[in-house]
Amino acid sequence: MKPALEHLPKEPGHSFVVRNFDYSYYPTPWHYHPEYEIVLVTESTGKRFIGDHLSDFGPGNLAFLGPNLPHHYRNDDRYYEAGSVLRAKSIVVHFTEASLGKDFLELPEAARLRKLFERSLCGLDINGKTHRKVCDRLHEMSGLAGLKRWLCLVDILLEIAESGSVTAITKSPLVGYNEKESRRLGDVFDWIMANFEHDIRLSEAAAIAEMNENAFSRFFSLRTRKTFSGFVQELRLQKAARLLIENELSVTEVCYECGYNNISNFNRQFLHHYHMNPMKYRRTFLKGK
DNA sequence: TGTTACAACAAGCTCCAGCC
DNA sequence: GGCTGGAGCTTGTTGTAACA
Repeated sequence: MKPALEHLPKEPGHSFVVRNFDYSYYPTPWHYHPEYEIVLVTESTGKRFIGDHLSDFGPGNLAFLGPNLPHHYRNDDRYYEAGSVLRAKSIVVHFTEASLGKDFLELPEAARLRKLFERSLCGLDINGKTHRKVCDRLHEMSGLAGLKRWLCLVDILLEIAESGSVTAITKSPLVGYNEKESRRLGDVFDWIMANFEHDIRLSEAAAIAEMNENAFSRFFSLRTRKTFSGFVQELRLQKAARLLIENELSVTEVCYECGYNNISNFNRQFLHHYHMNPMKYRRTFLKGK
């Protein structure tokens, strides 16, 4: 899928951007940019698409994304309802290698940062003690200016580079291509997110993308490294797992709530994805509580 | 209520041609 | 050369029915 190219405007006197966002929901479509990005979700929940990766996010979710890695944070449906008082807040830092200074990365002392930047092409989740430290520094950074802000960025990068609590988000780098493709894919994502609980077809998605079915299938697989049906299934099974844990609905009810029309198919897919059937999944989770 | 086997069909893949 | 669409074949998904 191809995200839109997006830049945050720089502030005068700064070589990189720090923003505290506060929206009713995150408005940014599927997009990419040449800057590195550190993003901390401080309020709101939803699903995040990063490269070919799909998962839930919530407050505290912290990621470091390399340049041109396509991504999209989409809030839960309740954020889009009229009259919703929910807020979507985050702290976002955008910077380039040039923000660190000409030839900075050529220094022998910067070897770890060079390695970190290479790893960030797959996107990095930041956890453990590093997570707490980086969160604190990001909150602090918002109130800093000038060289202190710059030193804070370097400190954060060093903290991440030396951490053992950092994991790759995607298996291999995936970069954005052009704005037309990005918008096309973004439109399809939005449509899937709004409709995956119902019967949806590749042909409908192809129509939204204004493509022939074959071309769309190839395009979707190429850009997301997932088949269209595989992508929809992943969304449905993630919802099913959540319903099994959070509700007392029967497995059959969960099955229909998630867009499946057939309990046998649902069981089979669930077993394949989670390596256990829905009942066992629920029992395992409840026992662990 | 959940699981499994099987047949039908939709989706995916590959090759090729046409267009820009 | 790259992108798109058509055709045909393969593969995967789904629904039905039977059974535990």
